[in-house]
Amino acid sequence: MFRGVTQLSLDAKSRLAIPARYRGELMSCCDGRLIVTVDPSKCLLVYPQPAWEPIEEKLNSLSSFDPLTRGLQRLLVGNASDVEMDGAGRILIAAPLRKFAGLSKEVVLVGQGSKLEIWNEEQWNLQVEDALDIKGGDIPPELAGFTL
Amino acid sequence: MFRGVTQLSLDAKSRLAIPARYRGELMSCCDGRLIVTVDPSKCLLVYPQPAWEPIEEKLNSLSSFDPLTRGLQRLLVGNASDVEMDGAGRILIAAPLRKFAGLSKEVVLVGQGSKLEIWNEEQWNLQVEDALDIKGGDIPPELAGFTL
DNA sequence: TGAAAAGTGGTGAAAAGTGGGGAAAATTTT
DNA sequence: AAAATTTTCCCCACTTTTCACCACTTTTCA
Repeated sequence: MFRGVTQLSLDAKSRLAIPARYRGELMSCCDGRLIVTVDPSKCLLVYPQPAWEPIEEKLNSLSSFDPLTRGLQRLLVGNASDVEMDGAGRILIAAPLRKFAGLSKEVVLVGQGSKLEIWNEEQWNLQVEDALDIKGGDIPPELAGFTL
Repeated sequence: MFRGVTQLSLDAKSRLAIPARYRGELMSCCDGRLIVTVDPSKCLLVYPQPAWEPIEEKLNSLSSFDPLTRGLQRLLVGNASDVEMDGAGRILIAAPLRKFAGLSKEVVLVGQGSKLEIWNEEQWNLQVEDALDIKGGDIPPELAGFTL
């Protein structure tokens, strides 16, 4: 399970060094083969390949006639890119993905359980601020009895 | 169960010495492995690892499409950091967490049952004042029949 | 008052981050 | 079609940071 934020930088060749604490798990679960795709929140998602497959299958099994669903299929499957870690534990971020998430040099890598997220630094800070802004009336039912 | 307020200080390397009275329990329940994450109230939460796991699982099982839920997942899981007590019973507070909670040298550690909270000293004092400021109309139904 | 435990700070080795160079492949031009 | 130029990608080496361990000071309790 991946957790925690890491501040890192894309180098001149658009390579991203995966933090060392994740490498062992990524090598053992899928030999360093990852899928990078986009998220509607304008960040990138990084899945170990085995974790991605069922998601893609699920997406493809949904109705092609609902516009929202169709949009999601195009967004997620359409932008998915296969990458592999190099000897130094880095992955290459393709230009279209970099552009989509507005990534410049400084980026933030966020562990989210079975996947990782890559954020433009300012976007991530905004995201955190928004999450802190919880108003009483907005709490969804599934969170009602939730205790930290 | 953790109780009580302790005033302590982060050293130059951002290490926090866990009070000796908690160490025994922390070593026996999880061999000193803890999870530190953020709380929406701008303090940090410290869980023994076994106590954290079900919370993370619950969070990850919720819908990825509700924005508030997604924000909480990102906030809590995204900021969670695995730490281990060193030989002297200290844990390292990662820079992003320190920044989030506005921790400088002097901090307050608060026992809260199964978890601990780490506060910036002034924030904690404000929190205490706020808690004293109870107005009759604000009492939620679940507290209605509550007796100290 | 002494001994033991807790608090505090420092140091060095190992690992992680970062950048560059060179070979192979692909593409384009003559 | 061949050759040359460009681009991609793999590997190596250097620099920086991290963290585990050690030592000293202070406090507490018998």
